[in-house]
Amino acid sequence: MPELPEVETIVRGLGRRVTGDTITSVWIGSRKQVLKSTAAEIARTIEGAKILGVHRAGKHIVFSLEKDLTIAPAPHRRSRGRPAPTLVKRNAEPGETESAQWVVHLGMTGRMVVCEPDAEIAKHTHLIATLASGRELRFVDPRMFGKLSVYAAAFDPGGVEPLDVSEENFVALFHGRKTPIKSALLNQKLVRGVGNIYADESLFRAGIRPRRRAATITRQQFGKLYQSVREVLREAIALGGSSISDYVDADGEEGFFQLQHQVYGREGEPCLVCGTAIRRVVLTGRSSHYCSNCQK
DNA sequence: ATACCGACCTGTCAGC
DNA sequence: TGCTGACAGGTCGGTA
Repeated sequence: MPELPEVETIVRGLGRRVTGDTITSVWIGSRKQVLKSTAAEIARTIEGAKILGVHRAGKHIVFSLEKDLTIAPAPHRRSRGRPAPTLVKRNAEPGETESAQWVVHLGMTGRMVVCEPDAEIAKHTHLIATLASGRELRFVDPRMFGKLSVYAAAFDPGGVEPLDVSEENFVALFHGRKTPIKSALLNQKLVRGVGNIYADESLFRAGIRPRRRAATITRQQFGKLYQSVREVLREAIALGGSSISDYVDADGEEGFFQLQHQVYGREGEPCLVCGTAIRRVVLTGRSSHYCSNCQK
């Protein structure tokens, strides 16, 4: 469900709450669909690790971890059924540390929740990390399209950050591509973080139809698209993202950008600029919304 | 390369 | 009340 602005909002909330805290133990559920690394790898990596910070890479949440190898990990909590994987014993020099990254992708319906340990465990909870502060960090995902993974080296999902990339580099990504521009915008290996809502909204602002082939778009229009994507994402971040159905950030707050949607979810309603009924077409299996008058 | 499709999952809502 | 189908913010893999 979450795209760049929602993940950014969640990451900021998580950063405020868990930076500097330490994961003392972890429980991982049995649903393997949500695990990209094995449960043992995840447990081994994050148990006993201090959270140095939380950042976003595209739609991924990245926890930067550091483990002091000279401190023995806390005893595992075994009350939730699954025995914690055993940690590898190793001899470490005093003060020796190991850094790692814990990466969470929320898929369509994933949530990261920081709560008290006595808070009710939501259905579809797949991971519970107990923190030294006494709170818990939980991953909940009904549809299980989300993914949990750990990396020893810096995590890089590929693609460029739309809010960091220069206009020239942005435009160059699409050069000569015959694919519909919306498909290209959704391709995370090109631009990372743009999803269905913000692709539609950006294309509306840029006056470009979703099916338009990238190779037929002029340099000037690409300049407009570059600006539009960045404006839309920045405005959405400022409003805490878009809340549709059940999205909430790490503090349980809803975003408000959905009130600014010009085309997404507005099939049949009048275009806010010209009054033409907004159309919905299916492109690569995704609903695409546009104004046939404002977008060419 | 690209484009289209189904698959992966559960939940919700509209319509009958 | 309950069934059915469509649809949902994402991504991957197969096939032409």
